[in-house]
Amino acid sequence: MKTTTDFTERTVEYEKLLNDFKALLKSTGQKFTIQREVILDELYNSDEHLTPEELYKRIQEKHPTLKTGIATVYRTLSLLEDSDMVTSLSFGAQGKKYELGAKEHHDHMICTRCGEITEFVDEQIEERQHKIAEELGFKMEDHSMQIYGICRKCQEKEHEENKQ
Amino acid sequence: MKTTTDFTERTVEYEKLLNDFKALLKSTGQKFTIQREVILDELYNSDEHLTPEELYKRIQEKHPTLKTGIATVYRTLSLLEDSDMVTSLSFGAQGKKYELGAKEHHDHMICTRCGEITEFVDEQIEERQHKIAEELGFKMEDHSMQIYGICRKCQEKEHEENKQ
DNA sequence: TCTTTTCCTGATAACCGCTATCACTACCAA
DNA sequence: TTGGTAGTGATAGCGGTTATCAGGAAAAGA
Repeated sequence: MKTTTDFTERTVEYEKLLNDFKALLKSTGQKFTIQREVILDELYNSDEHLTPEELYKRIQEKHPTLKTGIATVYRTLSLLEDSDMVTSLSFGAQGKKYELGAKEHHDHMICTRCGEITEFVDEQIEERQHKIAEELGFKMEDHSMQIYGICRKCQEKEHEENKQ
Repeated sequence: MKTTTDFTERTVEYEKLLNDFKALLKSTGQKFTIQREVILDELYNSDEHLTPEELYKRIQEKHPTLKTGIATVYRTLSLLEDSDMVTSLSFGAQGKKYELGAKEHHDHMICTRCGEITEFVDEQIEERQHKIAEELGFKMEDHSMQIYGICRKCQEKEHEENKQ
């Protein structure tokens, strides 16, 4: 039985991404399936950072006939992460959040009040990291940097509450 | 019944730490217990980054009469972390590692092969982080940075294996 | 000191994010 | 079309962590 599902409008960027994914799968003898496409599609159309659970629920809502399992979501996320198509942010025992990593590398600024995540890149820091790794005799593979603080909105809210 | 346990030699630094802990507990109406002291003591005398499980086992060995429970270890670590006396490093689904945070702030370089953790501080990066937070309108509270790579030892080992 | 109150403890069940397993199914090359 | 391979959903299991609760220990009060 062929299952049909609706996908969001295709951009050139997305087509490229999809082709990369197909090429990756082919090169390792893996198969391109509807489930994998749906997961990539949903990641592409989400600006936020998603937990596997959130991603799973969205897919269930959008493509109810597909009955995609949570295991497949995890499997596909691992697959995509291994090939650097998505990146993850770790939140300790509270699990991970994923985002499409085809875009430019960046670090994260996380609001400790509302959880909002803002992305940024800083060339100076990137450079220093490479130098530090070299100095310590490491062959650098990756890095992750998070700055925690209170975002402007939450600062204002707090200020407001203190007045009362 | 009074339980007595051996503690390692007390340094002035440790006495200060202990007093801080006692003061913290008192200020919030919490109690100073032998278990809490043992946990702080063990953290102080461990150079490595410990998982709650490792910490638990060490305490069991050193103070077998106390029969400290794993739950108490977790509770005390959370308590200490909330008051910034220890800091944790997150390893995704593999849990967290803790270290006494009374010492100078630093970041971590982690070997993806053997798990070895090297600490470092870089003033340039510290400065940039503050500037970035400011630019994005955040009131910075904390940050965490990890560089991942292969340590010298593992690079050599890998090189060795490739020869054969 | 003894009493009372409050908080802490150990044991363990429950929880939660994630992974392994397995019978069944879809893909794809021949 | 068919045979082989890889992928799938359901779900059990796993490991780290947290909640629960009855009993016990610290601090405060008398």
